[in-house]
Amino acid sequence: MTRCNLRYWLMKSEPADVSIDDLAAFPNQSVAWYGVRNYQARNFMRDQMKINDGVLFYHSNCKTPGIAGIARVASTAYPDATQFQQKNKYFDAKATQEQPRWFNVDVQLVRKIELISLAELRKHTELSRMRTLQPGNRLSITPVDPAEWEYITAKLVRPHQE
DNA sequence: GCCAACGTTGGC
DNA sequence: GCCAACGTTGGC
Repeated sequence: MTRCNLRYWLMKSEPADVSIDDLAAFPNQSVAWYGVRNYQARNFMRDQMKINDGVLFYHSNCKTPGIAGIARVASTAYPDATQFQQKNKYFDAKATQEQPRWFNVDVQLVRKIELISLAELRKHTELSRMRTLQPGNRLSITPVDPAEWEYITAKLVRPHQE
């Protein structure tokens, strides 16, 4: 059965926090994308993400930022557990079990790739409209056009070499 | 570590 | 509901 309504996303993670290798350490499991505390990014997860949506796993705030792997959405959104944990840095006193404020999906690594650096992405005019490449953009989750996804996966992705 | 850009907060 | 102050993001 073919589903044609899948979407594509770019999701940023600081490798010092959760890196591609952390994700790869759970080859057949999914990891909760907890800790998003931005309403736009939350809404993308809560309202639009579906299982099997494509994900570009992006390393941010590090020496060489860029796309480090391909992943997939592995669950629909559910309340982010960390908002209820008082000692967690993502604790939110205004969130309740009855009215959670923050949601997350689960993400599963599909494959690690040779890093496609931000500098490399900027060289391709086909990608010049990517949301994450726009000046001033800080959103940790952004939609990716199907054409952009196709271009990146067909032309830029290389298998990871050890 | 700097700093520009942006989102959120809270006083009024 | 305005907007200044503040905190965060993230490339460099």
